[in-house]
Amino acid sequence: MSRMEQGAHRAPVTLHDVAREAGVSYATASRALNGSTRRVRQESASRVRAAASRLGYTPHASAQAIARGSSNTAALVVQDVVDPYFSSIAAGVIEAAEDAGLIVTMAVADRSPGLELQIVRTLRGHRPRAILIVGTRIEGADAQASLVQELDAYRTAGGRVAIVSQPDLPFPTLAIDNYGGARRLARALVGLGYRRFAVIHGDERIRTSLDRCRGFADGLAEAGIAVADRHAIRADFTRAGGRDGARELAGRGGDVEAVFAVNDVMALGAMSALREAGLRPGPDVAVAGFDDIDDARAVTPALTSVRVPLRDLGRQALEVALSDRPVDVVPIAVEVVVRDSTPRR
Amino acid sequence: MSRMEQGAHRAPVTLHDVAREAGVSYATASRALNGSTRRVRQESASRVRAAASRLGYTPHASAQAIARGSSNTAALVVQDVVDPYFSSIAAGVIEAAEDAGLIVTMAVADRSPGLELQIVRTLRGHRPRAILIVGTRIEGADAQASLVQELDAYRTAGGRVAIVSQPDLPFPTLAIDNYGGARRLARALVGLGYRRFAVIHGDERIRTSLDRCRGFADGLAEAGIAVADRHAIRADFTRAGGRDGARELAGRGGDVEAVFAVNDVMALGAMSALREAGLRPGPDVAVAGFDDIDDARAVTPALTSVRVPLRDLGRQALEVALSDRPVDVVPIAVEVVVRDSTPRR
DNA sequence: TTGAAAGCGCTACCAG
DNA sequence: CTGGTAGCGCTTTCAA
Repeated sequence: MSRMEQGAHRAPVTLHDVAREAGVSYATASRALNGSTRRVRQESASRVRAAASRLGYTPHASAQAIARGSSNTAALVVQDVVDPYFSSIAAGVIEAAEDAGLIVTMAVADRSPGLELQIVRTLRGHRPRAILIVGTRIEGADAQASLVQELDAYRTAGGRVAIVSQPDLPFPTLAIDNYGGARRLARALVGLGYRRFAVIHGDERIRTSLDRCRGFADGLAEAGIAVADRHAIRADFTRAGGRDGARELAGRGGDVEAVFAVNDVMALGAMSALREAGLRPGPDVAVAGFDDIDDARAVTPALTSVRVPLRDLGRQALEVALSDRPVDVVPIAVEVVVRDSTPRR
Repeated sequence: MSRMEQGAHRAPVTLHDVAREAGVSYATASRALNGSTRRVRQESASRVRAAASRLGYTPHASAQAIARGSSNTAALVVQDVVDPYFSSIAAGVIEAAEDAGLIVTMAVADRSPGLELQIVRTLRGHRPRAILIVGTRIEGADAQASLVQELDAYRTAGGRVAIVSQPDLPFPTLAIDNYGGARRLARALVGLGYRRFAVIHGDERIRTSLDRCRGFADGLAEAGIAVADRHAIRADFTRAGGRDGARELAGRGGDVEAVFAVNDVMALGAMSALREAGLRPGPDVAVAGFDDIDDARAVTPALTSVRVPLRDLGRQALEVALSDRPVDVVPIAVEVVVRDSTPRR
């Protein structure tokens, strides 16, 4: 057989075929294969199973969904699959889904609220057991309002929703302690002897970025330290953004001792830029990030960061959504992790 | 309304409701909303659409799938979502799916052939338009054979299949030129003046790893160079693996001028380990990888690699699967990209 | 324990 | 152009 043959050949085998092959009724076949607990004789059951495997039968998930009134999928919306922040969370969601016997449908909103809305609409059509939304920005209220409306309609029809890290939506939310983590990070850095800081942050409409900035600033303020305006740089929320931000920083001069990038990928980008500029990350300029993605530990010098249990967060998101217990906000604790990129000074 | 309310409330709105609300028949409503091209009067159509949006109606994808006999999903199996190799390909698949009006269901096989088989079985149940499998290892023939059988049954029932980078399965395959790329990389490095090499590779049952090793070895052989046994190190196919491999290498001593890691994440890990050992990647020991993930460009020194158009590969995989044109193997060309991690010597 | 049959929400064919 | 209606593949009463 050639690998090229792509046309439809035989008609797909249905439960009907299996029943006939096994010599039992349609209903019995159904019960034996997928029905609730043993209400069918051992022997019939095994005959049916044998027939099914002989024929290569796979239950038609859509048919089951429609007959049962509920599907076995969970829907996940992320902003970017390649970014380890999102993909780590996705990994957790997929893991949990597998445990729950669900398969996940995944869509990428590309940080566009408009696209996100459209995606949710499409996803809704599949009547997933739950819709999980990870990290949208806070944005022009229109798309936001429509999104809420859409999700609300979904939930009214029995759907479950959970949101990760977007604290202002009226749905169960897993809220990462962005503010507190950044604040404690600031304290830790001050404790290590740093006094002159720069911050590389994202668009201020990105709530996550904003919260981390504020937390950091407040943490410094406790020690009477402030970040000079020219040392607060706005950049893309990506690795390239971090690199550009640090380049700009290097260009502006001023004796910065430590730079805080509001997430790890930006921090990693910043480290690269510093090196390009002839500065050793760590010894010459300290660098800290946020999220504690896998790479943070793997890079040299290892990156000081704030650990967010991303994978577990993904798991929890699904569990929370599926849970019958009423849930409002699930606070996600974070933890400062000091590594070599911020040596004692 | 509290964000906590998760119980089912109203019955989901169906096409029936929309029809009634719009004062037209069921059939007309169907045509107006999803049917083929304008066979319905303008006015009725807009009335129906208005009713639909007023009621918050979303067509039930499963019902549509079952009635039409074909779903609007594509299934994707990867080995690991967090690894940028896979997530970049996934990004391409999702992009293409969006263009084709499909949503993608994604599962993670965790580099386990057994799990992969089970996943394909489950996925099959959703009757996706296509099943895409990315990068399984060549392994004990049993799981492999079952997988082929499963996919074959799927295809017999009209499903489409495409495989990325696993050249021995009887399905349309996107074959990355692992051998050729590595071979040309070797030549390039020799051209830059390197003579003493080490290789960090993965399990030899991973075909990709094997092909890259062979290509590299053959490329060196052209210049009469060989890699000493103690300079060929086997490690995990991950960043941590690369780091461990390089540590071991550093421990073994011997004056290695350049190390080739069979993929970029391993190479990045190796760079870290070298730095830990007090060696500067680039000036002291050259490092090269394979894949050209985003990080390869972003890191410092930028990593010499072999560019694989991952995202585009993902796009193509879906297109190939969906195509009616018979396809056998689609060769994916790769390109050596020399950067600062392998300076002229 | 089993079979018959009534749906599930939607599409598509067949008459009007 | 529109309305009726027969399925699509499966689950789940209801009787037997």
